[in-house]
Amino acid sequence: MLRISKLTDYATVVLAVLAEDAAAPHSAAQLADATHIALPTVSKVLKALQRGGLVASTRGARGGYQLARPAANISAVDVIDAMEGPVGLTECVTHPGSCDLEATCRSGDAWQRVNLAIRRALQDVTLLELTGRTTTGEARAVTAGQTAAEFAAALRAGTLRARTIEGGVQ
Amino acid sequence: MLRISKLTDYATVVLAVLAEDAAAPHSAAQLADATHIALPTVSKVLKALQRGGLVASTRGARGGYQLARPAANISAVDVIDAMEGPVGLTECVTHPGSCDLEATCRSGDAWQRVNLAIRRALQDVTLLELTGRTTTGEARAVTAGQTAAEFAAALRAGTLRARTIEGGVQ
DNA sequence: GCTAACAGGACTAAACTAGTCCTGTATTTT
DNA sequence: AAAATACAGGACTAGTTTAGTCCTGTTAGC
Repeated sequence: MLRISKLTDYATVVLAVLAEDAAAPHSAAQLADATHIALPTVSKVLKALQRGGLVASTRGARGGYQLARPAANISAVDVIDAMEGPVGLTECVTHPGSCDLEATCRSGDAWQRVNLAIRRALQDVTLLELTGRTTTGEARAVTAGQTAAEFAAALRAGTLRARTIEGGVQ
Repeated sequence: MLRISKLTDYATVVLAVLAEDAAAPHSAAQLADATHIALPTVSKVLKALQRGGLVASTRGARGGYQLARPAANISAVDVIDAMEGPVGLTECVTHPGSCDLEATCRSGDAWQRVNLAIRRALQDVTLLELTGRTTTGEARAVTAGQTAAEFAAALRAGTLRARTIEGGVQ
């Protein structure tokens, strides 16, 4: 289900490196080296992040890229929006009128609500958490009875460990 | 950002019709007629839903499709999983080892957590809500300060209206 | 003025999506 | 038994998207 593009994934890896040493600018070549992603690709990612306002660039010799603001103020939504554009879950979210079914379709509203729910969830995950440096909490099993609200709180607190996902939630 | 496929969207429209009259089986042709989606496409969608266990089929004359269980017990995740497979947000969620960066990449964990957060959010939206029949609540503006937890509660209660999304959450 | 480094866009190959169609099988009706 | 209805499964095509590369221009430092 629901996939983010590979480039978006790369973006978080690159941003993680930038977050680690936020003081100095890093050239695309340096970042390519640090992340083991091909230079042209890193370059493409950085340009998108720059346009999205997540990194600041300085040209010329000794130039490079830096985070535009503290890692704690950059959320997963920001990264996805910068890399993939503010596209919605369905066509009708972003381009009303483009779907022939709008008259008969009664589920459009709902997808928009789901869309918002997802954005909210993504907004609560900061780059700081994406880099893994705040996940020091105890591993905690996800029980079937846990509500979304509890989960969101746990996610924010960093008490969930990834491996509990495997095999699916259902 | 994050898109569901058109077919998944169709699936909810088709399921909505099935939910409306859960007693009798509906043929693919009937459903195509009711939804204004082309027959071969409806057919494809229904086959996927059948494999996913969301609808039950009966062959032969007077056969057709019915919901396999009450609409309240079918969530958005179920629909997405049935239509698009249990693919994760990133490659490494579903196919560990397929990514060259796993050694250096420290954000994999986090995407998996985000993935889980999204699954949770989607799990709390039932087909009943997707059909729009439970969204009778008062429209309510989404303020910037609203937490994910509050949002999830509001979503469940159906007090959020879709149009509040437009222009983005940020 | 030479070199380092970003900016912007063009381009290609591969993968995925949407949509259609065909052949087969099960069930009911006549 | 035959005919009609309806699902099952898979093959196939066209179009779009994604990933990745490359080239040309511009800006800043030494």
